[in-house]
Amino acid sequence: MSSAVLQERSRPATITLHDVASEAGVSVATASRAIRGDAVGAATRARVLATAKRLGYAPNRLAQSLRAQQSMFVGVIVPDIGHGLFARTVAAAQDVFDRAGYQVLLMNTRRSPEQDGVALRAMLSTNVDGLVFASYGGITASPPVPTIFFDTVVPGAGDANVAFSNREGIELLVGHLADRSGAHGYNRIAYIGSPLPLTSAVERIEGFLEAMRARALPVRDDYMVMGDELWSPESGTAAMNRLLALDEPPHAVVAASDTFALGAIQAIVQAGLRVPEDVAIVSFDDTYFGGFMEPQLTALKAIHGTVGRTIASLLLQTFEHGRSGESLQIRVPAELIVRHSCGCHG
Amino acid sequence: MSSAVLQERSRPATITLHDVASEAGVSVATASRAIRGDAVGAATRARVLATAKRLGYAPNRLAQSLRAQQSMFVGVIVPDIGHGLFARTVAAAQDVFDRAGYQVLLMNTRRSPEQDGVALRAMLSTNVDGLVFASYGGITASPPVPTIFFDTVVPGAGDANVAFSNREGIELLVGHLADRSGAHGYNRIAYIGSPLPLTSAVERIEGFLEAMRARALPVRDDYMVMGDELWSPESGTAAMNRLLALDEPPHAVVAASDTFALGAIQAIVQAGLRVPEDVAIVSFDDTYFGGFMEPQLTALKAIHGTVGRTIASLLLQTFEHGRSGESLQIRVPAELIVRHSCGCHG
DNA sequence: CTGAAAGCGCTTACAG
DNA sequence: CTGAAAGCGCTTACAG
Repeated sequence: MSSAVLQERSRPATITLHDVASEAGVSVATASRAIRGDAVGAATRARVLATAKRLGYAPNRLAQSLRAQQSMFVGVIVPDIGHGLFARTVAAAQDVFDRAGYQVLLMNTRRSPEQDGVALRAMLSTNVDGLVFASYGGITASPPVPTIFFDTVVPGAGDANVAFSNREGIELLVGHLADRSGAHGYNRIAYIGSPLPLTSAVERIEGFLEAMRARALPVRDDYMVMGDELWSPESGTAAMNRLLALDEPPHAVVAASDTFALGAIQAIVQAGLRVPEDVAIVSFDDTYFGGFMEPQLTALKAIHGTVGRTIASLLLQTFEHGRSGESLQIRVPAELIVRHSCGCHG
Repeated sequence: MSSAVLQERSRPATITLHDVASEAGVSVATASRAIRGDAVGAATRARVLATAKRLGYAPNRLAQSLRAQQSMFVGVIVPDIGHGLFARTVAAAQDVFDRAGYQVLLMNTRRSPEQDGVALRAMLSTNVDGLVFASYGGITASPPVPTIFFDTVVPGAGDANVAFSNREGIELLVGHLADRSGAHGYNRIAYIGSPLPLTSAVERIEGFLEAMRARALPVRDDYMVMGDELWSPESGTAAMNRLLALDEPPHAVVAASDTFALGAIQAIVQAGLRVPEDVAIVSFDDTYFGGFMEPQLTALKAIHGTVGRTIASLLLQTFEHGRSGESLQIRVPAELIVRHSCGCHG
């Protein structure tokens, strides 16, 4: 089988506007107008549309983009699309973009700040109309196209920054654990956090410190332990083990993520202790199986769908109204889901 | 502030090849050759490259695509990018495509067979060079561009079909539970499966039936229960409750997914019974927290990364060698991870 | 080695 | 209402 034959088979001749125009006996200009719904004679329109349908014509979006100087592409850049948090956010955003006629270009930075810039340049080369960007710390300036940053805040940059209410969320968690007016009244509370220099990590640590100080609760250095940069469950286990080895282990732990919580619970169980009887656990992130764990996890409500829809809508709005030159700061409010790992419901 | 000003701000003038050519005092043809590394005088090349760098020139990929009749776009179509299984597969595939210079276009079919066709047409309109496609049942014929189907097999279609070894995987699970030569020797084994008419659901059911028959174990109708089409944990709980309500409840359960397993375990615990002492559970899918559950989950090894890399590599290979006209059938082998939910390690 | 020209597939003023 | 022409930003035969 010759290479030419293979070639032919692999790329069947594509129907172009020129094809339908000549078949319908009109100019390409008229064919274009008929198909796009511009002013054209009723009979002509019908004929063109019928021909287009018969030939199976589909406009070449690349040519349209080049000509219209509007690509209808939107770039999505995330540190790791394999991570549930980003996967669910992107799914929701993709949905909104899809319905608005935008195609989503996806790039993964593999948790590398350097890749932030590489991905950005690639997206600009593809003439994306805008970006939705979860930076991993490699971006400080505003990109030349409309951009909504999320997850990690890039202060003053982009057209909007959308992030969780990290401080408020931690305050809710600490409040539930510590306040006597509430359910529990723990005072030996530890924190398992992430050492990353990103908003989501830093603000949660600060939030914990503030929440403890506001209640005049002691913040012991050895009660502040860190997992690894991947937020891995294994590192959560290690962190909890350090806590359990203390002379005075904590009675309650705030985990900065579901993965840390999972790891911490394992450490407690393996030490022959029980959650929440011996150590209570609450988590910043909830998971789809939070209600299926033993014990069920007390955590903040998962709102990745909301975040995804919000960032997509904000970008579309920017397209519509133009860039204001200012960077909107948006925080998605936190909400506590009380289940059992905190000690509630016995 | 006038709209013209906004316009200007939102779209800074882009540097084109024409700009660098005139700045460097050469024709666009020469500038193009210099930048692409085609034959060009050494001095000229240096000058063009320097100018391009100084001006911050980046080629317009859309124009390149249109001219070269090769888009360097690859389409990824999945039922739900928000689902961990697809998220991790796509992450690995994206990685391979990225390194090969391809941009990934992502579409979600939201678990709708109709959307399979819609997504396919959108991808073709964007002139993707090829596709990696987890159909939801809406595709039966080969698309006109190189395509690797995965997860759900589309018999005879595309250039390759990559799927889990569903039957073999279930055989491993049933074998571990049933064989006396192995650890356990259960004979009252039930199955919680998915009612979907897709490969992953159907083949697992068939595999279970075969594995049971091969051991001359009884397959009772009331031991075959189905969760919902979303593979939700809740439906796993409901299915397990039906099993527990039987006169003779099973001693072991094979769950077709991690989510069903999770739901089933919850049902057992809420009934005041224990896993694995009263009912053993094994799962087809493992999860990232399988080793962090109580009890730890016995399941098949998660190999989404392998699948993702495989499908991406196969597509790149098809690009290189042309389409053969045949559809390669590939099954990714299953491997059992023995933990505690089956009754092992006490 | 280099330039002028054609063309990828469209859209959109500009005429008529 | 319709057509001829220009042009989006490139690449690549075709000449010289």
